[in-house]
Amino acid sequence: MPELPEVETTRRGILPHLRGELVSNVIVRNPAMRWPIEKNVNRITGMTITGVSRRAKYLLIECSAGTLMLHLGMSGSLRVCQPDIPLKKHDHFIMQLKNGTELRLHDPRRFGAVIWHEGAINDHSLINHLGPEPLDHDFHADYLHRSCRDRKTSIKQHIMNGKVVVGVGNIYASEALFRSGIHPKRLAGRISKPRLERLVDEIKSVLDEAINQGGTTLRDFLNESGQPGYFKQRLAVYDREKDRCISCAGTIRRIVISNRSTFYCPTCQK
DNA sequence: AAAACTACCTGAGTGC
DNA sequence: TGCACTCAGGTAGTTT
Repeated sequence: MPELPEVETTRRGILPHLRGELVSNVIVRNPAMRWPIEKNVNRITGMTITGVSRRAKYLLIECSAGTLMLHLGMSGSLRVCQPDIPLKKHDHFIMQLKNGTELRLHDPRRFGAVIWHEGAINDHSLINHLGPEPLDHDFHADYLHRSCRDRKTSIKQHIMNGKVVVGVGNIYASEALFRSGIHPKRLAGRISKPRLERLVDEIKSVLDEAINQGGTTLRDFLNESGQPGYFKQRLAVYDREKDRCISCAGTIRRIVISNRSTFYCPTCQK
């Protein structure tokens, strides 16, 4: 479900509820996530949360002696609420705070993850191979151009590859390519530098705008208060097969690239 | 090394 | 109503 804007929206939403609070208990209702939730997540009990950060699509709940890493997978969402709100079927993990509120991880498909890590986060094997953050200064045209060199994969797969750049998922890959006028199947190694420059700019701006709109709710993404995001109204191509292109009034097409739906305008994107 | 493919899981929607 | 089938926002791990 969530790409970078949805994870960042969640981070900003939960941060004021968690920062400075003491963890009184954790409850694992169903440990069968992408990897089994280990018993060591209990170590956060009694600790004070110092911050909530994000690396790629991982949310990092930071304490002085370790970090609780959360991933929302395809269908995960977090909710901060009072304990008397009825639990949902797929509320698999709960972190209770001494102030009486609790954080609930809801994830029907269970592709998400809950991991306790002590030590530097960049040492973790799920983090240490990742490319730059798309909104950071080290993701720039020179870098993307170099990374594309001699690559025989499609540009869409390339920008969705976390070793190249993190956080660009299936929605925003299609959107950024539309904004850049680049056909999603074009080989990464066969795109001129000026066009990649444009692509870098459009990746940054589409993610930035989506964050400002609270993310995209297609089916079930909700923020920490249970509210949807509003970027869906601004999607130019994603999930708009057979609709009119907002730029040329042609017809949006759906194709499949490595088993993922891909939307583009055949007139505007070459 | 890079590219292609598999696997994990539930639920909503469609067509018969 | 029920069954069979497709599709969905991710990504580690395996195979080619």
